[in-house]
Amino acid sequence: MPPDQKREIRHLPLFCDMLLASFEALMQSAETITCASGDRLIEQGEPADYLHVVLEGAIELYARWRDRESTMAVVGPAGTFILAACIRDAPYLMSARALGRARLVRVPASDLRAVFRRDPEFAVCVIQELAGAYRSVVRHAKGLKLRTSRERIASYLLRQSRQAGDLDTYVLSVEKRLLASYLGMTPENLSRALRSLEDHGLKLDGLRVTITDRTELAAIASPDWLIDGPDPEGATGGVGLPPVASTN
Amino acid sequence: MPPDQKREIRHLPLFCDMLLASFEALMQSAETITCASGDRLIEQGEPADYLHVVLEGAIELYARWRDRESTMAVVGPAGTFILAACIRDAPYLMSARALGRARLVRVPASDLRAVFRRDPEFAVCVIQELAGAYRSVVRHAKGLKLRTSRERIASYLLRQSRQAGDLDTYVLSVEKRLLASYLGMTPENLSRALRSLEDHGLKLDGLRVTITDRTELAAIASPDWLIDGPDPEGATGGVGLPPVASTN
DNA sequence: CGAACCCTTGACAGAAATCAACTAAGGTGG
DNA sequence: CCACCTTAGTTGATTTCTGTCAAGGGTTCG
Repeated sequence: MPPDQKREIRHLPLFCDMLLASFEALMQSAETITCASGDRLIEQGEPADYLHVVLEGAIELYARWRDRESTMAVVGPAGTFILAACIRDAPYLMSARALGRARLVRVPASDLRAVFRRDPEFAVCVIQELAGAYRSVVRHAKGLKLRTSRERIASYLLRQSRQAGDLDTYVLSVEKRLLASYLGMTPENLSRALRSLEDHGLKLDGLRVTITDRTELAAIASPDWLIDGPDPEGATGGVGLPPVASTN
Repeated sequence: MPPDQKREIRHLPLFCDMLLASFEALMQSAETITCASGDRLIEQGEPADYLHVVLEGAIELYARWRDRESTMAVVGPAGTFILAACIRDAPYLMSARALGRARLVRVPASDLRAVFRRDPEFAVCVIQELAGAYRSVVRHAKGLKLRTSRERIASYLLRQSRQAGDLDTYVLSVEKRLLASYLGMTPENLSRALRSLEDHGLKLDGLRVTITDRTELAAIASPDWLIDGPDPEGATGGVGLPPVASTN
């Protein structure tokens, strides 16, 4: 692996505190891969062979059952996925596919397990990462169980606005089809729900979102620290990727 | 703390591998508490002061938003809760209350954080616990997003049957009201859904469940390893407590 | 240029929440 | 021991919400 790439990985939160020797050991067997849009990286049910770390691009984590599919999260740069499966040496609970061109590192699960047993600093980083991921999913589950779909969308839009730096106008970072799946509804339903919000402080033009009345939207969404998150605690979080500010 | 109680705790999966010195340090400031049915132990939004470990009884973890409430999990003996919040030093995402008489240990979060930094064996146990808890919530979320409420109940009933040792007849370990909330529906809806399953391999008498046609029920539920779990990976799991076999 | 694919809209069917009433069981206090 | 109260559970009627099916417009990509 080229040294500049190693340096890039070394700076990620998961790897920056560990001993240099441990890091080198991990990188020994790690490999960088690039993939095109739609490429499947892992499939649910497979044994956990590799920990994946995203360097560039976005990866969708989704689950399937019978003939239904649902996206569980989108992981962006510096994010990791299926850490838990690797640690437990258990089958993946989710599948993963690239949403566009992406670049990532794969670290063999067995090495991972060996290293965090020997390097306490790394163990602490793993703990932090897992704790963050856990809280992310709990938040997601809370949103699903406590809010209606309209409330979920409204919250999502406000959350994205905040992540964009409290801008009133920004561009969604994912297609609506995926957003619908993430929020637990059909695309048709999302479409209608968005439309219904246009009388309540929202304006839409394709993927460009404009919040015209924050108060009214917030009245519907009731943004909540304990669901929407203060800030993404784990990089393996919601349908993230800081949204793009609208240049128009 | 009495020595026999310490021994009991020492045998729990989270604490059994750590150094004796670390264990003693933790127990130094730990306290055992007992509580009665309905007692609130923690409230969502509060700062994470203590890690809780259940010794006896059952604790309900639930979330609130606006005026709605939903059960997220039930933790039984040997289970822990809000580990992640303690580690992140972040506010609790869920509240907890006792479902009956319960006995548990509280370990100050600051001690916890200090100890797993010094004791690698303990760190590994924490990692295992967190990874299991993460996978539990992911399973829960998958069930919510991919299955209809009828399918969720059917799966739940089969799951409980398996946990009871593949018995055809057993008794639900929680009241239906709570079960409904856990499965993401109203009590009325649960009642109706259960009734509708009585034509499809199920017989009910109060809390006593009898599976009369496993095949037919399974056709509805499509039990799935990746949702229903091979076995409870973390004690902090679904609405657990191995169900009681029906003695009648 | 055509073939996918995303998004939207409408009409409909199905699922679930809500409102209300009623039963049954358990606990309390007289 | 019984009357009373509370609460879980059920059932019915109704409304609201959501998924499904189908069609059409727009865009991208080969």
